[in-house]
Amino acid sequence: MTLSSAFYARNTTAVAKALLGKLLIHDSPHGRTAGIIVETEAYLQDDPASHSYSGKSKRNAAMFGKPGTAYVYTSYGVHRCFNVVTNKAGIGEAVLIRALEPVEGISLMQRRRRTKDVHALCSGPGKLVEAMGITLQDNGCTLDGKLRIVPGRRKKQKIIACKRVGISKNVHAYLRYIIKDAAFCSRP
DNA sequence: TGAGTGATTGACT
DNA sequence: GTCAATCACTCAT
Repeated sequence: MTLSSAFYARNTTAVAKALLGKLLIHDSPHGRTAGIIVETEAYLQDDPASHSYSGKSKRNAAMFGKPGTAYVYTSYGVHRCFNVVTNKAGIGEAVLIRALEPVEGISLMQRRRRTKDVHALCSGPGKLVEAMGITLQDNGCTLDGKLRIVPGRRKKQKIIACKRVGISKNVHAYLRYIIKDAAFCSRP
């Protein structure tokens, strides 16, 4: 079962924390890959570091779409990042999925990523997109089809909020969330 | 119409 | 630790 739209329609920081421990699944023609979300970041509409800060554009239009849809964008011309759109339609907010713990389809991930190092498969936003086989075609798709998020089986998890990384604006905001002791987070 | 910038990664020193 | 790769967007001519 997938998460309801009410799950995503809350404020973005709450969704960012709630997504930790959930299972991201992608059924591709090559097989299924899945991983537990261990690291997220919240991007708010009034946040200078967010793509939606300076209004809607062709690139970030999906961010303003319905909650529970995917926002995939190209970064640095080379990599892609995967976000989950949150809050109400028309509000440009989303949660960036930064890292996963691989649980299914690991051999397929290894082929896609061209490495056998399990820790290198999904320990970063660009990496997990490639490992999961997510493409720009998935931009704007709802997360209840081939690509979906389901409740995880992880029982206990300690969540840590910390400063975001890799950005130059509003770096002091504590909008990055990780599961404590997760071995798959994107930066030490 | 053109320069500047970035929610990154991987290869190299 | 440093740096290039390379695309979509923004901002300035």
